[in-house]
Amino acid sequence: MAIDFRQLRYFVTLADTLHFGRAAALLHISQPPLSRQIAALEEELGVTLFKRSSRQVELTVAGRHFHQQAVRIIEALDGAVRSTQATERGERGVLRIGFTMSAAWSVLPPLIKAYGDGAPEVDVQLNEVLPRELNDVLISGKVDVGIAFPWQRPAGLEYLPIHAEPLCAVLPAAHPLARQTEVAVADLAGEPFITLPAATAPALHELVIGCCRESGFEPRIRLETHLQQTIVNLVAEGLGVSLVPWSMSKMQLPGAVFRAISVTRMVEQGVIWAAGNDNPCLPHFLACARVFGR
Amino acid sequence: MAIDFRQLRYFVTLADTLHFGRAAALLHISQPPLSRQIAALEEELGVTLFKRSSRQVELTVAGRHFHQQAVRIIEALDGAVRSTQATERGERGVLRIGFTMSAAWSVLPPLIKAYGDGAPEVDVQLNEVLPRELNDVLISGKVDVGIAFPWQRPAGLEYLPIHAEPLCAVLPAAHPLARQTEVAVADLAGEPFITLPAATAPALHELVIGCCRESGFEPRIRLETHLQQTIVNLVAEGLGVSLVPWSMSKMQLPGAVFRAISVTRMVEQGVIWAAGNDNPCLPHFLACARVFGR
DNA sequence: GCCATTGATACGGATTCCGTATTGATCAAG
DNA sequence: CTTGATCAATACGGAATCCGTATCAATGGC
Repeated sequence: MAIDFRQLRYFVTLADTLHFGRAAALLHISQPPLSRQIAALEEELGVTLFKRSSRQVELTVAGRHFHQQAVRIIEALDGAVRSTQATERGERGVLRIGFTMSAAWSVLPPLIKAYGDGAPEVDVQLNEVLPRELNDVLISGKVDVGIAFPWQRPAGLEYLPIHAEPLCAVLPAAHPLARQTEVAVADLAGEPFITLPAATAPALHELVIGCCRESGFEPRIRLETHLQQTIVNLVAEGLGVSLVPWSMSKMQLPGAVFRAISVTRMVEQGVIWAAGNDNPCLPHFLACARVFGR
Repeated sequence: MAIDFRQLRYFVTLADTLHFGRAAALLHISQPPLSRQIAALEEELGVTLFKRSSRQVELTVAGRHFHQQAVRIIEALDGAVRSTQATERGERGVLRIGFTMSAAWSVLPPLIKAYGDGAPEVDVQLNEVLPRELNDVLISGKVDVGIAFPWQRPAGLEYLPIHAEPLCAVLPAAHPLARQTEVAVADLAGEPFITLPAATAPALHELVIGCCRESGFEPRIRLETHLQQTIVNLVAEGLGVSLVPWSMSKMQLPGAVFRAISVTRMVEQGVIWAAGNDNPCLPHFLACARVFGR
């Protein structure tokens, strides 16, 4: 099949004008090549597309049908070119984001909104991952970019911090310490702690434990749960205390109060991506993150 | 835009094999032209489609997208070629048939079925027309072929008879003549007649009137109606008698009986078409009609 | 460090394709 | 009936394109 896009364009123009001379002028060629290309097209198709007399040209029934098809195909090519160029510019495509729950409570929503406003044609796929899984899914390419509190960044992964917030204490409302506006971490010694498991959220776990140790005590861990929301819920039920990122205070529960603590411990959120990731959507997303970080 | 179908096919093959040498072999060309065409395609698109090292080739994200599009476009061209060829062979398309009520009661159903079985892809559009309108809609091209009892065939219209049936009498069941198996037309003299208007069905009207006149009487026309079914209905109600094509006896009404008449008057049904009609579906339909006529 | 593999480049020959000029057919006007 | 105008098809020469052979350059395995 040696049919050429040029022949399709010639054919469509001729079918629209039904005049070899005028069609050739529209195509910026002379009339003989148009005659020849149309003849070649008919030859290759094995179908007579035009009924010609030396006085007038008209489409056959098959020609009318081929006209519709040719227009469709030319438009499909045009659309394919445009969308492919848009894909390379990162204006369309798929961007898979892996995020942790702590990110979901802080930077994720505004960052996604800022990016989505600037790249409305991109299909943003959000996948929650456990903090310890993030590096793996980035390296294996299951997601393009992660938003999390980073932990043990292996070679090949890039990192850009965009947000930091202090750790704060979350206490049952009825707890005596809840009357203070700021809590000394040392005063939490002996309190039952509710924490995230080290295996799932190593960075946050270590930050909390380290914070306690530097205040001179080893926290007594009463409960472990995978979700920070659950920590706050359990605190509200009076089952213990915890140290959580300040953004968790967005949870408004009658039984739980959030208090600043005596030492500043920052929980950092940033974007993490594989250096070799060639998703064209990524640069724009990183640019958004960079802007967002200031 | 000088993109060529050849470039699309080269691209798809390369995207499938990810190896210039093997792709070139599959395409029955040598490797250099493949490299050049791919480079030209990337140049025209302004998009890098492959990430090449001298050891391995892989698609970029934009290249994967263009691959899908290219496959779609190539398939669309292939489908367009096939369907255009089928259109010229008359295997698909639209065939508009204008038929009269008398045809609908006799030849239309089996003829449409025979044609439709042999050309299942053709969209057969059935339009009822009044007998006097048929020639006009054929000449103006509103329908491709007519099925009717022909009347005053003008130049440019072709005709092929396919069916003939005798005229018969339709009488109220209680009528004295209904006791006979055959009715002498002359015996109907004086009976109130129900006929089709001459203006709408000139051929049938003239056949009925002529039949009476040759039997020596001028029929007394009591009622005129556009539909033969209505004639039979009115006869069943005892409002009069009529002469109708034998196929009308398919109407089983308790109050009406059909009887052979003493003279043979044939009602002919045939197909009529404009000599210049170039609908490729027409020849096959006419062939069906010819077979059907025997 | 050598060699095999693989994609890109150089160059010559063949093909394709375009444009100018011309032909042939048809229709309208005198 | 003849002549001229119009329009698509054909003839032909020159230019551009494209392919294939040969070669180069880069990479990775042994």
